[in-house]
This record gives sequence, structure tokens and C-alpha cells, in this order.
Amino acid sequence: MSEHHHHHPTPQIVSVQDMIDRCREVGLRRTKALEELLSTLLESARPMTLSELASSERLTTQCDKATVFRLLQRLTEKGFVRRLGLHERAAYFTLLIPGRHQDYLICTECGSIEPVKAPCPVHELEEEIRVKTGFRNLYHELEFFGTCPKCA
Amino acid sequence: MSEHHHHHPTPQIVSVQDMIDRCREVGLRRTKALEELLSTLLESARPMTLSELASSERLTTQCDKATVFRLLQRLTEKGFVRRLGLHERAAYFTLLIPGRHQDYLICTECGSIEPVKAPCPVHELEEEIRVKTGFRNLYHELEFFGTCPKCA
DNA sequence: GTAATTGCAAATACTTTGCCACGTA
DNA sequence: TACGTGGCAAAGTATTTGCAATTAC
Repeated sequence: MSEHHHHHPTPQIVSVQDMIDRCREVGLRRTKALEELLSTLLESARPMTLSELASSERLTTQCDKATVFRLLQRLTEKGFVRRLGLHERAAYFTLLIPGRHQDYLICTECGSIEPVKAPCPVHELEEEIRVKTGFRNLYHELEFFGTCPKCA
Repeated sequence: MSEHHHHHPTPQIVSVQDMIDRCREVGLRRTKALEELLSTLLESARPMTLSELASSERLTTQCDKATVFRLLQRLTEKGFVRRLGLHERAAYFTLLIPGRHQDYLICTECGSIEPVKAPCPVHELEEEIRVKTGFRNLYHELEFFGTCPKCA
């Protein structure tokens, strides 16, 4: 029944409400667009592009693409969202949840994106780089590319 | 005592001549543009964008940007070049040399890109993913982002 | 000679901004 | 009221393609 709280990331439940509160703390206003965007990102199992977000069920009738763009921009600045490359022409965005890190497995044929289930083996190297190079605010991005079984 | 037979990077000398020969084997024609492009990529310590390549010393007077684009496209198809994300709006390209793998350390402020000197710790996970998911042609991309000492 | 390759220009795709109206605090 | 935010349209940047001329083999 009791949970052990060790140093490794504990799966934590994050609510849209929490996120909005955190946004308001740094000066963002509570708007319908912000709520819907955060909800959509939170519900998504994978990073999404601006176009995907802007045309998603919750947002398409709700607000303009430029609005979503500017929201993502603000959220990225404030550190609530991270912008990922993932090799497509369009950028991908994902919620940044403290203590949670995700790597991705991407099919170069059909473009499917799924989270890697295994633990990320890069933290030690990241620490080494932090110490040796003096870089600040260090983080990493790790993606695996290949042809998925369906496309093979 | 865990001696792995991982393809450790054998420092191999690669000449433009070799690369051109390999290109010809797969049907590409020996053109001035191809030579200059391969030379430029080979001399570069880091991946380069299409614009950088097209306006580089060797290529700017040599050929059109569309030509460089199509060359990179063919070289990528043939597996001689890899296209990387690296978080910028433009894609980056780098020569793909068998047995050689490179991770990058990128400053989010000034955009500088440098190769990581330490060995990449991802090969085992890559193998695990290959086995568990059935993905083919698997490879990975690992980048570290942060603020470099100069920009801090 | 034939097919691949090139240059130029035009078309796409994705991102970003200007401006003024609007809503939140 | 004041200032952050939103919608719409236009501009900006990177990529991609069509086509006729050229070049490698």
C-alpha cells in the first residue's frame, strides 16, 4: 500500500487545472484557447504539430492557427512545452512534465510516432557533458528511426 | 568484464574519390557538383543546412541550390547522407560513414553545433528495440541541448 | 544517342508577424 | 481601464517541382 519515493521519476498525475494554475502564476491569462490546448496536449500520447493541434477536435472551432502558434510559443518560453524536431518538415510539440522524459520510435515510411517504453540510457552521459563542457539547462532528445513491421 | 563486440568507431580514412566511386556503383554520375558537395560535407566538422551548402565556397559558383537539394536527396536515398533535425527550421545534412556514429551538443542560444566526444550509450537499447518491436533499418539520433558557457 | 542531371523560375509548405478588436484581471 | 490575447490576412523562410537545356556515359 505504501509507496516508495526513490530518486527515479514517479508517475504523477497531472491535471489541466494544475497546468492552468502554473500558467497563471507566470502571468498567462486563463482563456478558452489555453484550456483546450493544454487539454489536447495532455490527452495526446505523442507530440503533435501545430497543424494537428489547430485542427484537432477541441481547437478547430475554438481558435485560429496563429493563436495556437502564439500559445505554443509562450508555453515553450515558460518551459511548459517542448518543441521537437522528429525529422518532419513541421515541428512537433509536447507537454513538458517535471521528472518525466520520453524517447520516441518513429517509422520513416508511415510517419507513426510512439513512445519508447524502456528507460532512457542517456542520463549519465548527460551529467558527464554538463560537468565537462559547462553547458547549462542541459537536456537531450533521443529518437529511433526505422521501418515498422507494418511497412516492412 | 563485459567486452562487447559493438562496432566501435574504427577511425577510417575516407577520400572523396572513394565516395564518388561508391556513388557511381549505385548509378550516380560523376559531376562537378557531386564532387564539390561530397568534398564540402567531408571537410565539415558538423552537419550543414542546404543553404549553407549551396552558399559554401566550393558550391556557390558551382551550382544552383536546387541541384544541391536534389543531390542531397539522391545521396540520402542511397544511404550516403543522413538528414538530421537538430531543432532548427532548416534540415541539416551529414555524410554517413559506415561504422561511424555521431551525437551532437547544441547551444540553444547561439545555435553552435559540436560533436559529442564521448561514446554513445544507446546501442544496447537500440538492439533491444530492434528485437522487441521488429523495426527494420533501425538507427537513432541523439542530441543534447543547452546554453553554452559563452552564452551563459 | 540516351538517360541522368542541371538551372531557372514557379509552386508548396510551414512559420511568423502586423494590426486592430476583444476579453481577462 | 489596461494590457495580454485573439482573429484575419499578409509576409517570410525553407522546401520541392516543372521543364527545357545540358552533360555524362
